[in-house]
Amino acid sequence: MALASQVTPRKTDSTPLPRVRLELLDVCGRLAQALNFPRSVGEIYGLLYLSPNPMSAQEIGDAISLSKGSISTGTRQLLSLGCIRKVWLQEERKDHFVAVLELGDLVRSAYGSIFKVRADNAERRLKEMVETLAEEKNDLSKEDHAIIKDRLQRLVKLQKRAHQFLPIIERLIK
Amino acid sequence: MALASQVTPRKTDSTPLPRVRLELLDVCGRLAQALNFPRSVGEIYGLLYLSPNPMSAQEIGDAISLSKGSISTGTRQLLSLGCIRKVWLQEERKDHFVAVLELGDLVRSAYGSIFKVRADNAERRLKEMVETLAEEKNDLSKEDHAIIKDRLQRLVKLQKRAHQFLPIIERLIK
DNA sequence: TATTTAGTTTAGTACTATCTAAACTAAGTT
DNA sequence: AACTTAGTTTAGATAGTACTAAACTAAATA
Repeated sequence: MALASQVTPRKTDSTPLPRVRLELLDVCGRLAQALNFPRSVGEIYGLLYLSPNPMSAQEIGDAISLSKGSISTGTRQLLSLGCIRKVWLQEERKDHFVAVLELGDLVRSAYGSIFKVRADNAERRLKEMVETLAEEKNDLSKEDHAIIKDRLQRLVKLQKRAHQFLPIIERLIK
Repeated sequence: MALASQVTPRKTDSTPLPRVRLELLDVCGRLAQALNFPRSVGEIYGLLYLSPNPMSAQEIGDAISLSKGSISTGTRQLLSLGCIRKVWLQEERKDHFVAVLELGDLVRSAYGSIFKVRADNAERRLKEMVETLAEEKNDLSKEDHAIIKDRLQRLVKLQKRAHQFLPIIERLIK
């Protein structure tokens, strides 16, 4: 074992977290749940976001009592989402993690990769339905056909409306 | 049993659903899941949305093979959300349901009751964190305090930014 | 080369959510 | 009053998710 690590006795940092950090951790945990992510993933991010120093998996586990395995998968998810980064510390073997602070960027990319995809998908499926209805015209009574057509038309209108938002939203978040 | 119901032999309507309807049903099911509702709730709505006639629980169950119980709870949820309405048909004992077609209204009320509440909540919690940090100032090293303060400040900025959206969004969806 | 350490993957557990079936309630019919 | 029917509520089955512990892989140190 290197002497240095004894001289600067590696902060195991068993000092409990300050309350501010616990609060953010909690908020992020809840947010994650609302977005259908594991709560623990949000907690890791919240922990890192207010951490003055990069944290190792070990330290994360100590702070929010999570198993090695969960931290491994949780950090992987956050990395792939671009929410955290790995940093290599001088003379350290362990990976260390820091939060990406530019949340605006994250929101932007989330918009592009999630929201927009959803919107496009919905549009495509609605188009398909209109086509399907046309194909099935003969199988339906005239009245039923008219009713269904009318209701699909309502959806198309709604869709168009929503579509007008997109550029506005895009401009707002840029 | 009333003669009338034999003369107009109550369409048990075991005719399978047209494909358009199956497609919408599927889309709504997925949408529901994305919004953290049971898939079946979305399906019921999707079924009713393209139904030419009000449907009884029985008919709903036949169409998407769901138990009485699930239909009972599912319709209750949809009613409380304002997504469907009950209609009483002439000389019928059973409840019948129709979809509320004005989805715009639904979006609007969802905005008010969910989105806005969330935003307000987030704002409150962030304020609390800022206060907590102030209280804990002495427990933290000068550097750590500065770092945390800075990062909370970033969140406050982001929040302010988001806050500017609200009135714009409100205007858009009205 | 043997040992320690960091991190990943897997197997299994615990918990939660949604569904069904059946018991129950209430109201209308005979 | 007894029976049927519609709908609600409950108890239990099932499936999916998120976690832990432990087996495993790979790399650094002795």
